[in-house]
Order: sequence, then C-alpha cells, then structure tokens
Amino acid sequence: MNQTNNTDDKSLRVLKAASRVFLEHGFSAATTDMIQRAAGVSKATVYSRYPNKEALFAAVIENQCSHFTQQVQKIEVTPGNIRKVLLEIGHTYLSLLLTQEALSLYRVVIEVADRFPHLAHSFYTSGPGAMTKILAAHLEKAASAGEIDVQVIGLEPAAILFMGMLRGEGQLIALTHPGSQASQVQIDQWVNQSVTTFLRAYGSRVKTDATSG
Amino acid sequence: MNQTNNTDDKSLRVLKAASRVFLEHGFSAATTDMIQRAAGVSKATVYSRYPNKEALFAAVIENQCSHFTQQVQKIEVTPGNIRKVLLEIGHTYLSLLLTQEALSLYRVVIEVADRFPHLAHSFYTSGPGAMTKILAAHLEKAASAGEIDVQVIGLEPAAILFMGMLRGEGQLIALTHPGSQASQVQIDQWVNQSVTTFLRAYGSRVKTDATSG
DNA sequence: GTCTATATGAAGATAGAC
DNA sequence: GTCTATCTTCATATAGAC
Repeated sequence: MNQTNNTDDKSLRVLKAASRVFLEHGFSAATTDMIQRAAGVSKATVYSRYPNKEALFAAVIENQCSHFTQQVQKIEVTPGNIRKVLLEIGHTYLSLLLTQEALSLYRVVIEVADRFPHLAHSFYTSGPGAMTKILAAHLEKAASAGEIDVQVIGLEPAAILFMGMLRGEGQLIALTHPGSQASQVQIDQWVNQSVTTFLRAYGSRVKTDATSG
Repeated sequence: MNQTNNTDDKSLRVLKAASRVFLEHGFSAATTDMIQRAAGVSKATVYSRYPNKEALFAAVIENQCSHFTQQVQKIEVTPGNIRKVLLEIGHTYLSLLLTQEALSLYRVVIEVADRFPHLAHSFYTSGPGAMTKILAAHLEKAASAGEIDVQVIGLEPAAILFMGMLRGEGQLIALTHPGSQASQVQIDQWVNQSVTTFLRAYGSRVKTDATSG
C-alpha cells in the first residue's frame, strides 16, 4: 500500500503540492523549491511535467477554478417557497466562499490578474458568474409563481444585487483579517439579513403558501 | 526652479515612486531596483530613508490608506431626501472605489494580508469601515425624519448591505478584468439599482418630496 | 525517468569614493 | 548625503550521473 513512490502519480503529487504552495503564498512569493519539497520530489521532476513556473501556476488555478465550479453547480435546493430557496442557496454559497481555499484562490487570482488575465476571467466565470445564472433561474421560477416581482430591474441585476449583499461584509472581513474564521451563526446572520432585505424589496405581499401547489 | 535635485524632497520622491511601483506590481513582484529607478535616485538613497523593503512598503500603504480615508471623509452630500443622499454618496463612493489607485491598493493589501495583518486592518478601517459609519449616520437622520425604517435589521447592518450591493459586481469585474474601466453610465446604473432596492426594502411609503426644496 | 549538483541571473542590501 | 560598484543570497532552470 505504499503509494508514495512507485507509480506515476508524481504528476498528481506535484500538482497538489503546487496548489497548496501557490494558494498559501501567492504566485510571486512562492518558490519552486517550496513546491518541490512539499511534493517530495526533485526539482527536475517538477520541470519534466511543466515547462516553467507560469505553466504550473496556470494548471493549478485552472484546476482550482473547475473544482470551484463543480461545488457551485452542485448547489441544489429542496423545492419550496422563495424565502427558503434563497436562505439555502445563500447559506451554501457564502459558506463555500468563506472557506480558506476559496479565499486563497480569490486572493491569488486577484494578485496576478494583470499577468494572467485569462485566469482571472476564468475565475469570474467559474464562480460568481455561474452562481448568478443559477440564482437568476431560481428567481425566474419564483417570479412565474408570483412570489416575487423583479420587473423593475430585471432577473440578472436582482441576482447580482443579492449576491453583493451576501458576499459584501463577510468576504471583506475574511480577506483583511487573515486567520479569522466566520462562525456559522455569523454566516446565518448575514444570509438572513440579505434575504430579508431582498424580499422586502421584491417579495409579493400575498403569501403564497396556502392553496397553490 | 529645478526641484529635481537640490532640496531634501528626495524622501518624497522615493515615497511617491515606491507607491507607484508597489501599487502596480504588488509587494513580492516589485523590486527595489524599480523603485530606485522610478525615483531617479540611487539604491543607497532609498536605504538611507527606509531600513528595508518591508518598511518602505508599510510606509506606502499607510500613506495610501490615510489618503483614502481623507477622500472618504470628504464625501459630503447636499441636504435633501434620502434617495438623493444615497444616490450622491453611492455615486461618489463607487466612483472612488473603481479608480485604478483604489483597486490597486485593494489588490496589494489583500495580497500581503498574511504578512502585514496590521496594514490589512488599517485598510479595512480606513475604507469600508469609515464609509459604513458615515452612511449609518445619514441613515439615522433619515430614520428620524421618517423617511426610512430599518428597525428590522439595524442601522449598521443596513448600511453594510447597501454598500455590499454598491460594490459587489463593479469591484469584482474591475478586479478580474484588468485594464477595463467602468463607464459613468454603468456606475450610475449600479448605484440606481442599489438605491432602488434599498428603498423598496426600507423606504417609507409616504413620498416626502412635495414641500421640501 | 529521477535525482544531485550546478549554471545563470537577479534581488536585497552594503562598502567605500566623492 | 549621494552615488557607483559590489557582496551575498537565493530562485529559476538545466546538465549529467544513475
């Protein structure tokens, strides 16, 4: 069962080690020495898999982005009224966003957006972009059901504003207070406030829980 | 009137050059060579003013933060109903936030938050923290005047949610799409949507625009 | 394919002339 | 105080042994 030495999983070990190092230190501050050591292989092995530091970094970020997209796409809500849907999506998304992995990914992508614009775009599309579309779809259903009315601004802008409230303070605090970890009750509070505000603005007055199936 | 050589303004030249270099490249990717060249002085001159790269960086960020605070504190609104106040504050603050300087400062502070936690805290307090307090004060006045009712969540949370909507998409797009510059109409649109949503949620039904000037 | 040892260049910091 | 020239360290990348 010794899987540290024999097979060709060294590529995987390199990628995983690189992920940890880049996400922790950023691109410029990370060194190939750290990666090599963390992977338990030699420098030559790293360079046999990836031509240089940039390519390895790109592989890491692309991998992380697709991982993040999967997490977002996986968000499924139990059918119910729009308040429950928003609470559930909000809680899941904000919790995901405030993990150390997601925060580190955000930090690193922002750091190098100038030098790797393609990765930055990819990050935007994989994360907030994907989430916006999912949320907009739910809002559309709720609008059809008469639970909300967002005609004043439109579905996508409404989704975007909701996500802005959701992320806002929590993400900013997490980024500027490294090491801190938001508690579940703090997260719930942000989610509740966002949902409350959104539904006060766009929820229908009519309660739709009695007869309509 | 040759002010490039004679006086003791070299300290200032170093600081300004360091600001430009650090804000453009970040901490790790910036080199003291770049700074020295940008300042038009020798490396020894730089090191006669600041003991090392870290100290110079700290001076730059602290300086930028206080500059940013001044900009925020300077935001004053012409008295009027709450909608006008929110539109004016929102427009000014978002425009400020989306300048290249503010975006770069954000980027760099986030990059090194782990290594310079004090600077990260300072940034949070100088920028979003200060703005939140200012906004909360305006909301309180509006609440006293009966224009809004935010008792459900409280003044500060209301201010925070508003700022979340305001920043949300614009800042994220700017950070992940370097070189792009949001247009004034785009900014106005985000501000309008945020204000509209906020007032639909917490504005009084009574219109207060008749008699007042 | 993998490792050890190393070439090469650059970055932070300083010594010594003026 | 300021500059030029340099020292030291370290990072990327490669060459050559196994």
